[in-house]
Amino acid sequence: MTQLDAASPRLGRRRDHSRDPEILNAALEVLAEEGYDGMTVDMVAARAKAGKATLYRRWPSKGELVIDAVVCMKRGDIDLGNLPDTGTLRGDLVAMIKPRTIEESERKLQVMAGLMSAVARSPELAEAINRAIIEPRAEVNRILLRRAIDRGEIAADIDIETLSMITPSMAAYRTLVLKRPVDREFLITMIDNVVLPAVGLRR
Amino acid sequence: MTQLDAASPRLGRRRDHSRDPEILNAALEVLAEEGYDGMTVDMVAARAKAGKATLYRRWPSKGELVIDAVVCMKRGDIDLGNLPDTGTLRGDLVAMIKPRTIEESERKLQVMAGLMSAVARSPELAEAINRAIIEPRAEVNRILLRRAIDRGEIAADIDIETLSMITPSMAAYRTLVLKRPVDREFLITMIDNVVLPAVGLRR
DNA sequence: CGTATCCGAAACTGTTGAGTTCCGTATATA
DNA sequence: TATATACGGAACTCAACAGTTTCGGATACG
Repeated sequence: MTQLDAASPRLGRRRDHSRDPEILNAALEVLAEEGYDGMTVDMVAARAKAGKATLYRRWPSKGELVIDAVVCMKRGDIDLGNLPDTGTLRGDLVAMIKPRTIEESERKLQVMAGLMSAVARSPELAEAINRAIIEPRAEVNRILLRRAIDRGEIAADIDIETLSMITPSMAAYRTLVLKRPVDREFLITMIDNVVLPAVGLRR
Repeated sequence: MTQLDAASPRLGRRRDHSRDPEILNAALEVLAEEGYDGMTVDMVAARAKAGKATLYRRWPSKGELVIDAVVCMKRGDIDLGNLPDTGTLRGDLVAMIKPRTIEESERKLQVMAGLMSAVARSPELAEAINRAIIEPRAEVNRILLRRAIDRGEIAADIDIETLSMITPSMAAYRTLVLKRPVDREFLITMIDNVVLPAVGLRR
């Protein structure tokens, strides 16, 4: 981006944003560990090995930095265009449980825990969290449930909207409130003891 | 309590704690509105029409005050010894939905949202929250499910532990994350579209 | 009525952290 | 090599807040 910016050649090198990822990632780490109010800009700068002034050259305030960090967290988690297709609902749901996904998901929930109290004061932040953390997980379940309906595996009148939120909410509750790990065993239990029975499979 | 404290008559009137409820209640209100870090001791004092010094005469720190407020929040919500007994699981679950209960429950969740980020730094607080907010709700459901098993309404091998947490987690998620109201309609949907199907009733 | 005690209010202290400024250095361009 | 720019780092300002102290007034008790 640096040398391609022909629009203003006079300014020598323009701000290149090349260190944004490190900084935003450092912000997420501190957020997960300390929460929004426990996080200081100095902590983020130190962890990213950047000067505090550098952060303020890019973001006007701590709040904007945090929102940007949450927004940029989306990627790396789930590829919506390449979901498993095993032929059964259970197969699809279980196939979504990968160590990589679990790890990423737990990290997101930790960040969310840290942001919880700040959310009340910033609708913008609430929106960013919903878009980056909540919605993607529910969307996957919606798609898998819809496919199961299409192939006639489950009844067409089940409540997709509600059922697609069971796993995300139970996982959030488990991390935020119960402080217990969202591991493979937990997720399998949710699938076999709640979701599948609720759509009429098994039992 | 004042005049009954015969153990130390020499001290004139002892500290009587008569204003504790107002103060603790003010603390809960501010917590729900501002969160732990947004709450200042001055705010609590002002709302309780008390002097800040009075608060510090009773509690050694802001943290202790908050923990005490959460611990004393228990009462008023649910009477565990007097649960509805309608003869069916659905009847019992629906009978638990009372405006008073909903209101109290939503308030508790607001307080919890405000405490979320502070919880990470204080295991004592986490324990208090679990005892005062989380556990009571799950306990009710456990009892109702166990009774349904005893009367043969549902299978004996259902996962009580998991199923009793569905409504509390979905409610928490809805308040904390989705910022939508936990009303009667929502709770009925949870019962009819998730819990009952999952235990093998209906569908 | 005098005295002891607790109260609310307000002034005060010390610390922490957001946001700013400054400076010496590294780097890219020419 | 000379110049311009952004960088990391550190020192700074300023406001907010936890916790303390002080004081004048209310209230109970003898």
